[in-house]
Amino acid sequence: MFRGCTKLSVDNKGRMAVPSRYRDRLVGLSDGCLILTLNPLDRSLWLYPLPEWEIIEGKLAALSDFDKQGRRAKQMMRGYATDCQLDGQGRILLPNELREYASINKHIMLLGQGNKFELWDEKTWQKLREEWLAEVGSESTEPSDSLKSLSL
Amino acid sequence: MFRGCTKLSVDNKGRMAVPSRYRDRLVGLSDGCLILTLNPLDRSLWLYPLPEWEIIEGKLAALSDFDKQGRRAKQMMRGYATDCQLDGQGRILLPNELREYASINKHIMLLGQGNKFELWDEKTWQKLREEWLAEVGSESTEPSDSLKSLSL
DNA sequence: TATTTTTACCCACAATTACCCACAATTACC
DNA sequence: GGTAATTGTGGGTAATTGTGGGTAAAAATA
Repeated sequence: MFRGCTKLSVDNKGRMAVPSRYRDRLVGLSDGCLILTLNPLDRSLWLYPLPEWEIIEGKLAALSDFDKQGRRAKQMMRGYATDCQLDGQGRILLPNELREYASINKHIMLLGQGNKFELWDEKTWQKLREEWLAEVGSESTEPSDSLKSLSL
Repeated sequence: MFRGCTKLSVDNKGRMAVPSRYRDRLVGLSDGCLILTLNPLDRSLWLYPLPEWEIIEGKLAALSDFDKQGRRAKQMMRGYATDCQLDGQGRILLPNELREYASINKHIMLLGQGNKFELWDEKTWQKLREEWLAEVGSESTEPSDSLKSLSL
């Protein structure tokens, strides 16, 4: 399971270094072969090791084409899924299309999210974080049911 | 179960010594592997022994991605969860990101909190404590229902 | 096929991190 | 209360890691 956050930068060739603490695991899992696609729920990107992506692909294939939301999710996630290979320095090349979607230009926040990583434009992420913290802190906002019963 | 509070300092490399009375237990539990993450409810940090964190991770994984609050909680807590390894002197390195979140610079208050520790900037903690004491002391503030029935 | 653009591989630098040793303050023990 | 062990703090050094860029191969375009 992946966790932890790292500030990273994208060089002017569009490459991003994968933090070294994850590299061995990624090479072990799939010889450094990764799948990058868009996150349909937020303006960010998802980065899967190949075997994990194949599980997701299976789930997507099972969605009915007659459910509009399912069809769209399928189209987006599969459509934008790009193969990325770790290079000799442990970097991957981020395709233009995807960088634009997440408005990533130079500074990235990479978040471990269980079976995958989430890639955010740093500014966008900071803003999101502050918004969320304000919301959690305010007494006026009711936590959702699933959160109410959560003990950490 | 962890309890008790300790004043500690962070050196200029960002390291914090874990009090020696906890070390044996932490090494026994998880070979000194700890997870540090943000406390989304206060501006402080949580430090879990790995096995305890894995329980939390399970609870988080169960939250739906389609509930926005659940998704955010997941992103924040997992995203900021950082692996920390006790070094030869029994210290851990506190990542910049997290120190900033809790506005920790030099003096820390470490509180045992059952399954985890809570790390506060000392000044912030002092202030909070005084505020809370004042609030509880004042007759005007109603205790919440769960507190009303509490005998200590 | 020729030209331009994109991608992969290599090397180099600077910043960060891990490991080691040392000191001073605190605590435990006799 | 004095002495010895433990513990928290500081810092030097070497290795690792993230970043940048030059150059050659590959792909795309004309």
